[in-house]
Amino acid sequence: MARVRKTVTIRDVAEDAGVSLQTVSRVVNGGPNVRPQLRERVQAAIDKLGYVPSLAAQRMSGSRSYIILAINDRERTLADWRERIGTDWVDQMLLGGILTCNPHGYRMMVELVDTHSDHVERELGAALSALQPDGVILTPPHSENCLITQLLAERRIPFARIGSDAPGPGIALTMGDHGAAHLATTHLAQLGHRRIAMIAGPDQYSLSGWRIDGWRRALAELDLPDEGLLEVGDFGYDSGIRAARVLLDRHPDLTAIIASSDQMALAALEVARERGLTVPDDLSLVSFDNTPIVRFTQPPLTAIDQPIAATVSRAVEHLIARTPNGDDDAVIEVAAGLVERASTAPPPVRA
Amino acid sequence: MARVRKTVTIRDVAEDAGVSLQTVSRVVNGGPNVRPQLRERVQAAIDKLGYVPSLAAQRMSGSRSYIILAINDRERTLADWRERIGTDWVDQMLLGGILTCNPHGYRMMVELVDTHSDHVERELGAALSALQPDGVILTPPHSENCLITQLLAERRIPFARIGSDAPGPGIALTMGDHGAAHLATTHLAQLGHRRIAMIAGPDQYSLSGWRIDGWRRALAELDLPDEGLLEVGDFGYDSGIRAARVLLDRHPDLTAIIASSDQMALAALEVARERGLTVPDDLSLVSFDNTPIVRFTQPPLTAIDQPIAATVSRAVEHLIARTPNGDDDAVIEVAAGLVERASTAPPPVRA
DNA sequence: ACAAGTCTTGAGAACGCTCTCAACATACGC
DNA sequence: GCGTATGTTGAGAGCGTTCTCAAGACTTGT
Repeated sequence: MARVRKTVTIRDVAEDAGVSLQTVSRVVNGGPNVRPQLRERVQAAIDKLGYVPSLAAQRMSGSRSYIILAINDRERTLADWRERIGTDWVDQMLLGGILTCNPHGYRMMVELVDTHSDHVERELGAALSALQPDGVILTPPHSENCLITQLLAERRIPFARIGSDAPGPGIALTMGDHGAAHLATTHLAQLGHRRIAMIAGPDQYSLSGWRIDGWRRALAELDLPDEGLLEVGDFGYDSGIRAARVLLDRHPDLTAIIASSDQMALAALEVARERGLTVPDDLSLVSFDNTPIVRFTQPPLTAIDQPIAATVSRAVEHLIARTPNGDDDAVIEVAAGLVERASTAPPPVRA
Repeated sequence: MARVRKTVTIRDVAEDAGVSLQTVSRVVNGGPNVRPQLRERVQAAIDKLGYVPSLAAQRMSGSRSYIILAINDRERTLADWRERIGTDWVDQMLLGGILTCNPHGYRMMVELVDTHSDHVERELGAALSALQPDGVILTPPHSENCLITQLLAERRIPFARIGSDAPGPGIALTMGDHGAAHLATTHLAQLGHRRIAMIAGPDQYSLSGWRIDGWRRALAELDLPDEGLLEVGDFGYDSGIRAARVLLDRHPDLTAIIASSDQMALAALEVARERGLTVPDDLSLVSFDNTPIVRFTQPPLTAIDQPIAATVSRAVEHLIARTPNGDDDAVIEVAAGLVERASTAPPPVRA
């Protein structure tokens, strides 16, 4: 019969080391003003007994909760998940978050919240009350939802908005959408493409606009046309199919498409296939996101790598380091890179 | 200037409703023996003030922590994540878990733990002490790690082992690996295949053995040979390349391969390509896992769908419903299904 | 109508930790 | 050598909840 181990509390450590609770607490939290010799003795007791403070108790005593809460859009996440397309955002947030949180003794939790519901406040409020996180990370489209940012500001919970560049309350982090679109466009132009179309994301997302701007500016700099080369989708596969068809119908001389999401890029790939166009010989394709699925298509897609994990990591660092009242409304940009694969090549030579 | 909202505590509710804390607590937890009229009044106060109990405080007062902890293998998870292959296990666990936890007021947290390290106990012990979860879900290869199961048993924390059928302490849940392999083999045989090879997973995973058994039994039932048709990989891409090459070298008349992971199946697909074999015309392919990446390959792969989310969901249900001392060492099987896509077809007609 | 039960409510302790504040020890300046 | 700053330690309250237990209100059976 296995011995039942009782939970080790700070009291046990204090007794073992022959000091007060307070001293142990100071050692655990790296507090100042403890004689090295004593600190050592207490540390030895901690190690010996395998003491780890209870998060709940720490939270209770008015200090931090050591929890960072990441908010994702429930609707989109569940849709992607049910269709088994992969929930890359959640993935990247969770892992990027965990890897940055854990070394600091923090934990990352994921919460799915409906954006469009009229009871966002209640839903999020309940999570905040229950968990009392030390920081919250918002992802699009929540990042620019005033109801949410106000709620967080009211409750004085530090938060980070990913995919927003508004200097409002909370830290803003963008993933260099403008530069990324510019980069993708330039990459295609350097290969020799003249007609470079874009399938953009929906208006509600600020980053959709930034990407359009980047694409348009790159074209302007190169004296290339953009007329009729823009179609708007909703990031989903079906919208990509429609957009790609419209673009190819309208511009038979089109040789390159930038899609604002992997799913829309896969759709464009499918449209190319149905029209007998070979990628990349007849049509070059660049996608945004670089989720796992674009590595294994035929051909593998050149993609803008959305540095979600790195961005979340930065966000976590800021939230953890944040002083209680330091309303540092920073705007941080994490640059996205281009991963070249086999879907981009020089355009075909016209007869 | 936004009004700063103070946290609403059970005391505020009690005051507002003109009752004691205890009564509010009873209402919140659906306790018995509260006059309907009073219950209603308290509930009204709760709704009015938007009261939600603090998880930390609930935990402190000796009751549940409302946290379910899911343990994943750090090494494998991070490898898949860094290579951007996708961390499907984590994904599925998290979402399957969240969807089942949240309606019950529970939260799901993910912890990455190194299996091979000799300080598993310390690492996991720290997480358990800090979080004090009400239940733990173990995934392979942790599910059969005695150090871990013992630690959990000692601490009297209910846990579920996914991918283990040992009746030991804790609930065991399998995903019908035997039946799934049998199903895949039968599917191929029905298409007309006679030489059906298998690329298995490593020995350390029980499920590798179960899959081999299922495959072998199906072959035996159909009077088909299995000799020299088994190769062992480590679930990774490279091992799949090697195994597929060996199999095709050894058996030029091979027409079908079952791979014990999506990555190994993708590798087999690549080997087929490098040898000029068309899938599925020359070679049929069935993979295990059905992660997002096999939906978008050329051709999309027929796959055994690992019902990870459903299994985690079952596990969570059991852990939540579990009576404090009810050592129900159940063994539950969640069946896997076959998703037919374009990588399986009748074998080529031999000249 | 009375004893014995059941239902309903509340008071107070307890959970494990950190906070504030006070006490004592040591160092420093003149 | 004395007063004052600074360093070091501990005592006690408090965080928000649920637990145990007791008290009062209401049934029920005889």
